[in-house]
Amino acid sequence: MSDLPTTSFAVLGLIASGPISRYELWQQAERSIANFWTIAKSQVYGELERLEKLGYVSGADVRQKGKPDKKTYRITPEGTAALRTWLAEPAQEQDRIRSTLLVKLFFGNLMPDTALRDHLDQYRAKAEARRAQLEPVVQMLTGMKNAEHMRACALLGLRINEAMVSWADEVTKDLFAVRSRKKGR
Amino acid sequence: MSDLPTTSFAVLGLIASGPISRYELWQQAERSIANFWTIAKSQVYGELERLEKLGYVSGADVRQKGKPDKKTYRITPEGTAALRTWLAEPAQEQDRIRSTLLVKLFFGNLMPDTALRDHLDQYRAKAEARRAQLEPVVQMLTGMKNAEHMRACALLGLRINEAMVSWADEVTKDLFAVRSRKKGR
DNA sequence: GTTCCCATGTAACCCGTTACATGATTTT
DNA sequence: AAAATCATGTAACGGGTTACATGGGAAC
Repeated sequence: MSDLPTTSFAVLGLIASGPISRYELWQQAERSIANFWTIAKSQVYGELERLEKLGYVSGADVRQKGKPDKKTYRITPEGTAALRTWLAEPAQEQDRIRSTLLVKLFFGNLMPDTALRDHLDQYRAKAEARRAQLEPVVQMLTGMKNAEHMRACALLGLRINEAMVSWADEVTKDLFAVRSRKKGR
Repeated sequence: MSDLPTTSFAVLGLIASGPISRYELWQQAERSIANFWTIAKSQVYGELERLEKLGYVSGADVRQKGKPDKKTYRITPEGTAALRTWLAEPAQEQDRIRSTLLVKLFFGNLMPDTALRDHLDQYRAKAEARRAQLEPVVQMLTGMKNAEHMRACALLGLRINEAMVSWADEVTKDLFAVRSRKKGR
C-alpha cells in the first residue's frame, strides 16, 4: 500500500474530473489548488509516470498540428479507488506556512525604520492583491452547483488574506508608535 | 555575493542574539520561527558549516560531562553585516501555504459526508489548538521591551488561526446545509 | 531495573524548484 | 522582422524531511 505524497493524489484528483494532458493538468493546478498546494510543471510529469506504473492512470499520445504533440491521461478504476481511500483518511501532515517576510520581521530589531516600513507595506500589498483576486472567485462559485468545496477553499484564502491585511495595518501602527517613542527619548 | 536561501539567514539571525550550540539553535528555531519557517535539525548542522566557510559564524567545540560534547557558534562582524544587508532587501519569495487537508476538501465531492465532517472538525481543532497556544504568547510579549517584532509575528499566527476557526465553523454549516438539501431531494 | 526521553549528531533519500530546450503563434 | 508568449517537454541541483545512531538521565 505504497503511500504516496500529497502531490500524487492532487494530480490524481485533477485527473478524476476527466481526461487531460500533462501540460493542461499543470495549468489547471496553477489555477485551482495552487493557493494551498503548489505543484511544479516537472513534478506533474514525474508523478504521472509513477501513477501509471501503479495502474492508477493510463496515458495516450496525441498528435497535434501547429502545436507540439502531447500526452493525455485518464484515471483508472484502481486510481479512483485509491483516491477515494486517501480522501477518507485523516490528513496526517500539519498545515505549514512559509514566509520569508515574516522571518525578516522577526529579526526586525536589526533593521532600520524605512526597511521595516517597506516590508510591511509590501506584505500588505501582496495580501490585498490576493484578497482582491479571490473575492470575485468566491462570488462566482457561490451558488454554483457542485462547486461548494472549491468555494470553501477559495473562501479560506480570502479570509486568511483579509486577516493578513488588517494585521499589517495594526502592527504598522503599533511598531511605529513604539519606534517614535524610542527615537523621541 | 553568493545569495543564500532564507534558511541560512534564519540560522544566522538566531545566532545573532548570542553564542548558541547547534542543538540549542534547532530547539530555538522550533520554539520561535517554526510557525512561519520550519528548519529541520539536520539543516541547522549543514547551514552552520556553510556559514562558517563564508566566515559569517565561527564554531568552537565544548566538552560536557553527563551530556555529549557539543559545538557552539557565534556570529562574526561579517555575518552581522550580511544579515543586516539581507534584512534590508525586499523579500523576493511569495508566502506559501501547504495544506493537505485543503487538498482533500477541494476534492470533497468524492468524499462521504462523515469523512468531510471529520476533516473539518480536525481542521478546526488544530487551528483552535494553535490559536490557544499563541494567545498567551502574544499576551506575554505585549509590552515586553524589544519584543515588538516577535509579538507581531505571533500575532499574525493568532489572527490567521482565528480566521481558520471561524472559517471552519462557517463552511461546516454551509456544506451540510447543501448536503442535506441534496439528500432530501 | 527496564523503559522512555533528552541531548547530541549523521546519513540518505526524495520532493520541489529552477534552468534549459524548441518550434509555432501572436504581438509590437 | 524581431521579440515575446504559448504549448510542450527534460535535466539537474539543492533544500528539506525522515530515518538512524548513541549514551546518559529520568521516570515508572
